[in-house]
Amino acid sequence: MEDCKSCTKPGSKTLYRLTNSFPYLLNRVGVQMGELFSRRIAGYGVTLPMYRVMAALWETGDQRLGDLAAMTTIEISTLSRLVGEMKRRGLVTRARLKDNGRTVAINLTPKGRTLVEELIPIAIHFEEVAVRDFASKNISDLKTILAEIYESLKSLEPEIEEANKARKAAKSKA
Amino acid sequence: MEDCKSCTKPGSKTLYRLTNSFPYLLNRVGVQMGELFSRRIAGYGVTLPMYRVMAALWETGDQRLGDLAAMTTIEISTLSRLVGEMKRRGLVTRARLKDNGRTVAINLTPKGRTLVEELIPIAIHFEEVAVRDFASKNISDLKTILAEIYESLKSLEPEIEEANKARKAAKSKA
DNA sequence: GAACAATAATTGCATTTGCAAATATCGGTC
DNA sequence: GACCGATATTTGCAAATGCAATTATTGTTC
Repeated sequence: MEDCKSCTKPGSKTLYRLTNSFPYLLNRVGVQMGELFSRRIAGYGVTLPMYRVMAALWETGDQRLGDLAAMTTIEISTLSRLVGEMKRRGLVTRARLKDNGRTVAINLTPKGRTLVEELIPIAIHFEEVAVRDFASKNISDLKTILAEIYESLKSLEPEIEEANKARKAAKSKA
Repeated sequence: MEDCKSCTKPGSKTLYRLTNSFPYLLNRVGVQMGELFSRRIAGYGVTLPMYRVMAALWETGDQRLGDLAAMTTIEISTLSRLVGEMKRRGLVTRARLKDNGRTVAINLTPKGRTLVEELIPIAIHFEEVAVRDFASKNISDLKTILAEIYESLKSLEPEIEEANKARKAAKSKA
């Protein structure tokens, strides 16, 4: 077998193709799914972040802004402005709580609810197309796998902080 | 079984949880992977888009800007500016071709090559952590599945254009 | 009940990105 | 060899985003 000039370290055989690594692939596929879905729903006047907010509200009922930020993993300052825009479009309500004026409650309007329900068939269709070819392949539940991967990724967070701290320390010494 | 108030249409049982749909999950997992990886490599002075560019160059050698845009699916105007920044940081070279002054050739510098090779173990580690629990589960090749899903997604593109066109037409009539 | 810490949301600001328009170069045609 | 369409890249501009600072409200302590 011939060495691959680009993918080797000196003296070794082909090692690893970064663009075929699992992290790279998973990221690309996930981002691409988001972009396609985004384009598909654009005609409904909804962006992907708006869709995510509506989906969360649809499933859980009204939420405080901070909780909504946690559920959707949308940064709270971004979400604050996004909800403002969604309110302007009549998709959600936003109101300070009477018993605690610090917090703001967000809820779907009937219009928002109707809209998100219109989008369900699209999600189902995308799901169908994406995993169509695995129905026959005994991949029992790819969704479960993804959910588990999402959990696994959490164990990387402390590692990342530590690694960055270590690198910073090493650098400041140099 | 009790109805789920949030997840039903009137009169029906629990239908579908958008946040547990395959498109939603795949997107979230993929984006999260990217964010974590991005944070992990930040200490090396590299952003995720820069990493993607370096990975592509590392595997294929020098490229014209347009080809690099196609390979990485980074919009060419974004890539143009990104490469400018990477050149300033000494990671890549950028030079107009002598035989065709329209095109620009991008290449890794030794510094860029060294840097991307430093990041390989991180990618391997992330891969390890993410799929650790499936080694025992007879999921022979999750990467292949993802690559196939990426291909499946392509079939959505013409649909999307058509659906948007149809919606536009319906709206202008109304 | 005034002062101060804690919690929740918003705003300011700089960066990144995508689309569209502008620029630069090439290849062919008369 | 000047003109024109095609190709390749860059630039202008507006929108989205994250972090940090600010504002608003509540709870606690003396």
